[in-house]
Amino acid sequence: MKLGNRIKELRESQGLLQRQLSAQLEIDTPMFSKIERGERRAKREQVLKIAELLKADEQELLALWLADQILEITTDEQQALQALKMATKDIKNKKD
Amino acid sequence: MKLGNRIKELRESQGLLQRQLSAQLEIDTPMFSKIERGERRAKREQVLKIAELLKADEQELLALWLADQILEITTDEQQALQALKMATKDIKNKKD
DNA sequence: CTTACATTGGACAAAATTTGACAAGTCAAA
DNA sequence: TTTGACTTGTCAAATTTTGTCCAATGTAAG
Repeated sequence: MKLGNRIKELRESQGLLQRQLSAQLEIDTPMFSKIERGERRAKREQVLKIAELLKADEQELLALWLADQILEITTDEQQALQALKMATKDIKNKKD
Repeated sequence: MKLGNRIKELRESQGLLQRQLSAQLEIDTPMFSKIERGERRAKREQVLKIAELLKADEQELLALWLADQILEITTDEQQALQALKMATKDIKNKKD
């Protein structure tokens, strides 16, 4: 998962342990491990906290988090691309 | 909502009542009304059934359904566009 | 080896969200 | 003013998600 990978990257580059971050997030280490590997999805609130703890760009992490969610709900490739195209257009037009 | 609007359009063009479709879907009319207005989200299974009942293109409805979901999880415009771009790229590359 | 600690896996419970039913409401046509 | 289509709000059931716990695995040092 995109977000998990990025978190791990940031965490390791700063020599931090899962234990340390999970404590700050008030979840246990297995849970954090799962988030990092994309087995579980972080809550938005947790993404913000993680960005803070890792001194990372909040916007970047949130975007990765969203991308993961989008990829989660899509199964069929063509269909997904069509949906993404529509969604993109809609967001740009800011109207339904 | 994109899917709801399309459903309503198709339903009305065929002179069908919510009552008739909801019966086939085994939900009550209020529920169907909510789906049509986007107040509630249809299940994938229901989308397929609706496509069948309305003789509509299954792929089209599923794509609209996905687009709605994507729009649901996005709040910030810029962030969303970035996420959509990443997701699109990923799907095209078929890899994480 | 064996100890110590970081990480992962799996089963289960708690919490949160979603789905639906029901009762009551609006609205329009007859 | 009754009837039928649709909508609104509230509540409970069902499903999903989030988290904990315990056990397993991995890894590096002594």
